[in-house]
Amino acid sequence: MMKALVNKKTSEHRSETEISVNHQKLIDATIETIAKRGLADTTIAHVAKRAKVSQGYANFRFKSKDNLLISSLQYLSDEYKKSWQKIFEEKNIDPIDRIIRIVQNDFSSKIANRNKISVWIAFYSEVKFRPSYLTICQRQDEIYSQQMEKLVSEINNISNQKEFSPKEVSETYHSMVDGLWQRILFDPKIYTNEFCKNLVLKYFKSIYLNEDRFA
Amino acid sequence: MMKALVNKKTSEHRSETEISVNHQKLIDATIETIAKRGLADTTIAHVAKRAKVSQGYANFRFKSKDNLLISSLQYLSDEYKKSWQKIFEEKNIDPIDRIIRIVQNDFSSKIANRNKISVWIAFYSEVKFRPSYLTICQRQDEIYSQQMEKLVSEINNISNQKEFSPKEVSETYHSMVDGLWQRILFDPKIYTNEFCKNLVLKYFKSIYLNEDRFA
DNA sequence: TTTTGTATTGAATAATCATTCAATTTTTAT
DNA sequence: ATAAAAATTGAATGATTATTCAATACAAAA
Repeated sequence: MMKALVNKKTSEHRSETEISVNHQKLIDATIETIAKRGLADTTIAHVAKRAKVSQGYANFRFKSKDNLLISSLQYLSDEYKKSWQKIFEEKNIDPIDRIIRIVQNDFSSKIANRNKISVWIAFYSEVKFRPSYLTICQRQDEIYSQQMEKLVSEINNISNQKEFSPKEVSETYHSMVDGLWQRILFDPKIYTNEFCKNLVLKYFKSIYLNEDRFA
Repeated sequence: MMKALVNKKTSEHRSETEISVNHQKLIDATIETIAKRGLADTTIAHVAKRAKVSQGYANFRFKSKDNLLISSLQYLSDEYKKSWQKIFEEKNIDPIDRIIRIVQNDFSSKIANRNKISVWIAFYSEVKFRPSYLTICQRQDEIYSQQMEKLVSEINNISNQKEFSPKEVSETYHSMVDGLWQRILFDPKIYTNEFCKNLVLKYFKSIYLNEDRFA
């Protein structure tokens, strides 16, 4: 039985690109399988079949099932981090527009879609993976929160808003996002990304009453 | 080998109370086991051992493992519903005090503790149990939301607040609660029940600026 | 006490699944 | 073209675990 590499190159050394083909196929297949079947029913056999490689290979390639699973969480975490980091760094953009972009990003279809939310939730909810989840995500969460507080602080100054501290606003925002991501998973008819984004913007509106861009 | 019933009665027919002893012991053991080991590593053997009955009995008593698991979710759901229903029915209490009681209830140690939050999250996050979760919880969620909107509507009238609709406030509150329950699980040092309650009250403060009780 | 029915046990069964690895195919180097 | 190295397969293994059920313990009735 044969299995040809996609995008194979014929005249050089096997490159990282090539190695990454199966690697990424397996990561993608893992995310899809977790979303479709749940973590409990995600077997190496299912993932391998979806990725169109053999079961033995999937295990060999990632050393173990757990390592494959955690690698797919790491992938999502990296992807997410890149997306918000870019926005926080846009120093030439007005802070209010920047925070609106953060919200848009958190509810963009690339980030807040059912497959990916399934994976986040699967990992943080399973006791076995919670240590890995915290290792991978906690530090980034801290940085995100820190940047968020800085941004809120700037907006507070501009808007002369003193009642609500940057920490409070950031914590409230973050917990809303987590809650709404859940809801996108359960009831996507009602909780569309647009609906969630607008609800969060409305929260900011309640803090910054005279700022029209949040309305 | 023998196993005596606790609270056994000697001079009547076996009563519901007696039957319930093992029933409830198994439910409690299930909740503790899910919280401690996670849904994936919750075996009948673990639960039975913790409940101090035999493995065979646990299975026999609840027909199947899945039925035992779902019964423990049902138990939590009923308990939660009773607690908030009571508060919504306290019509003689001022609406603002009533909503404060709802918040207090949602972050009381009886409701929002790590064991019980673990179980909620375990069920809604596992694809296999999501249908059961929705069957058990969706209808109650709707009632809760409906009552919440009614309450917010009253408060809006009292406070002459028009900017934020009852639905928006209710949705925002609900998503914050879900998000904060998660955080209680991850980082209980920072996210104490008190901290979460105050954060939510501060949100209400942002809506009802001239209402001191939310501060 | 003896009988009868019910509760409970625990060991056996059968199914599932991660992991291993010898065999095969594919790629690279000569 | 051929050999050597690397990638990939898939079947076998061993561990885990839900479920079953015959055997036992217990309670109630006679």
